[in-house]
Amino acid sequence: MAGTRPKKAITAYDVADHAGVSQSAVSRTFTPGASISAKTKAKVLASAKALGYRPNFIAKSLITRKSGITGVALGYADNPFYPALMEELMKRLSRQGRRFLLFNGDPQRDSDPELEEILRYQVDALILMSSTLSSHLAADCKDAGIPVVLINRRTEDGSTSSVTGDNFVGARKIAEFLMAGGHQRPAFLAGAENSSTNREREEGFRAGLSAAGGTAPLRACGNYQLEGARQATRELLASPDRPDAIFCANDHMAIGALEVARYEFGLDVGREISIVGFDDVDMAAWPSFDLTTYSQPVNEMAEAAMELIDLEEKAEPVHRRIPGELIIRKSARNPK
Amino acid sequence: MAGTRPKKAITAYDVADHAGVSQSAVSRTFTPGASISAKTKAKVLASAKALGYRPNFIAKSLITRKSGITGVALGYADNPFYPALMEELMKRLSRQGRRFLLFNGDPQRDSDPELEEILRYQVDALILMSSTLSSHLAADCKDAGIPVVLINRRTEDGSTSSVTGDNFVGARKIAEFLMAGGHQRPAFLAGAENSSTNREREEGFRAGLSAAGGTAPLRACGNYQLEGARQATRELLASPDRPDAIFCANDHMAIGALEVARYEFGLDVGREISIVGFDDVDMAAWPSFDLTTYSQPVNEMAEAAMELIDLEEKAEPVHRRIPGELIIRKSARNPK
DNA sequence: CTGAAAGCGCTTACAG
DNA sequence: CTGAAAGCGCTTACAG
Repeated sequence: MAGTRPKKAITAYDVADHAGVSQSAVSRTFTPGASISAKTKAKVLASAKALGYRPNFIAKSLITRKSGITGVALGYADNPFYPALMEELMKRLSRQGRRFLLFNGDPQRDSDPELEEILRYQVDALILMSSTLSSHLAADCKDAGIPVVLINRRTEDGSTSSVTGDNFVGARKIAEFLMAGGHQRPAFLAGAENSSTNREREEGFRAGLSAAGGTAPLRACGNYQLEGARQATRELLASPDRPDAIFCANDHMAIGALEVARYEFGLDVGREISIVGFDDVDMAAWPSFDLTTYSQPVNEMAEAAMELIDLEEKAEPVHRRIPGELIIRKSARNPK
Repeated sequence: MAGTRPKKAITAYDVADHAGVSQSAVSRTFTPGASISAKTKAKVLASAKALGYRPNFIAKSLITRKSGITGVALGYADNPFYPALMEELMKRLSRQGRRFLLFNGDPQRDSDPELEEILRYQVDALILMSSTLSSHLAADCKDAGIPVVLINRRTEDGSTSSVTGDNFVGARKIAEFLMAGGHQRPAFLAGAENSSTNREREEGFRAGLSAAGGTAPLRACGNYQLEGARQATRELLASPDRPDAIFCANDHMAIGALEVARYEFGLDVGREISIVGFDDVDMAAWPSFDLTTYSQPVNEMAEAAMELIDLEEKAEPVHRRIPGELIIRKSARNPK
């Protein structure tokens, strides 16, 4: 071969020779809880240090069939909810000494090809943030004993474990809050039409509206994109029956909507029009937005995801709903 | 459907048996460019499909000593510059069929322990975003033939390859712009004191100021944190000789500063006080901020990083400066 | 083009 | 507690 092969690494055998022990002893030194005397261990450690030995996890993985790697699919990184969630996940995984193999769970196309790849790395678990996987692949994971958990999304048939916020309840509470505030023409600014989260939020919103004697909401779709949300807001606000409240399927879109209302239509947000989001991302609390929203606590969601992936060989999928709460700020008119 | 499938992973031997060929033939089928007849390959592929075979990358890595994994250290995920950069990197790595092992490059403490770990996974390369590594570890990487590139940071001695924006020049241009706009009392809101990026930006700013006959800037430190930036801004604006312009070491802090000026001090940003950032993150263009800044193009920086890690066994470290440009918006008073 | 065989760097029964 | 040995699932000379 013309290419340069990395130079030979220092192996457990080199250390064993140097320390005058067997290779097994070297292995045991680096295996917590293995049966080895303090004296032997000390010798090995000294030799390892002298030689700059670093146990090869790849070789270990081959035998133990556990790579210590968790695959994580990230969808929309521009929505700050996901980087925040990712960070919480990373902290917890790090703490357990697990690694984090990130891959692009492109939500537009079928992301399976890349997911297939990931399985070849013998990941111990798969966490999907705003991505989904085909039933075929889900079955493969099950066969391989790889726990899978979806965060902020569910599959149609509920066959894969999930951690979600309380979308239906949260959206219903938002509807009640808006109706109590005397709003007449509520609108719903939708995310991706095929997303379970969007569907649940819309259903909760409609349920809350009709329970409070309201009409069906106006509707526009922003597809979870910032520009999409802006465009949808323009449509809504330019229409003859302009809404007096817009519930956006997430904070990311709500911020886009708020800016359009304020800077393009000159509306006093919170007085002339009410805008509400969902997630309570950090940015929602910034004075520029001061967004009324419903929280999805990323730390609790990450924690729950960690618990679910540890329930390794569970027979049945588990669905965890993490409760949130209505966060009242200034972007929507409050009930009197 | 087939009957009960064994939990044991199916290996190349199983496929070989099924196809009536040798295990070598199976391996060659999945090795692009390997010497194998179309007929044999077809047989193997059919058997592989029938059995649901998936080559084990871990085993492959053990032999080839290439894992196909690039380690990426992420520092401050709350600064949107980093998620944006990460996404660009991920896209490119994905396209090359490489994986992305993310780890927490905690910038506060010495992040080496976790970095040490990462090397055991035989990563092919290391990309550090706003993290640094000890000279000891850098030497280890060199010995192991693992390319390392720093993004948006340099080491003191320049011994590790890097990709950075043009910090000095950009900051100098900002100083010139501010001086041309008639500002009398400029201030610098610093990031982490020990960061090369912060230092370069401060030096460029001071150089530009004095070249234009200005005074040394007032100064406060926000440590790259949002809350730190807010606090620093409060100090600056409450001081008897309140600055009339604040250059913040990055957009993230500039946004915090802008909000404090506008919402806490009631200042008309862009008229009563000028606030300038650095990076040109997406958010800087939002109407709520409309931030004058200097761009660091994440796509070009990611591209450059990819090129540097491909220069595998280079003898000398390479330092790439990616030029940016002054982005004039409304948060600072313009020259007449 | 093809197969038998060695070996990548470890873990883990198995004996002692 | 310790070591010799088998083997994890592949790639890759080597011979045919």
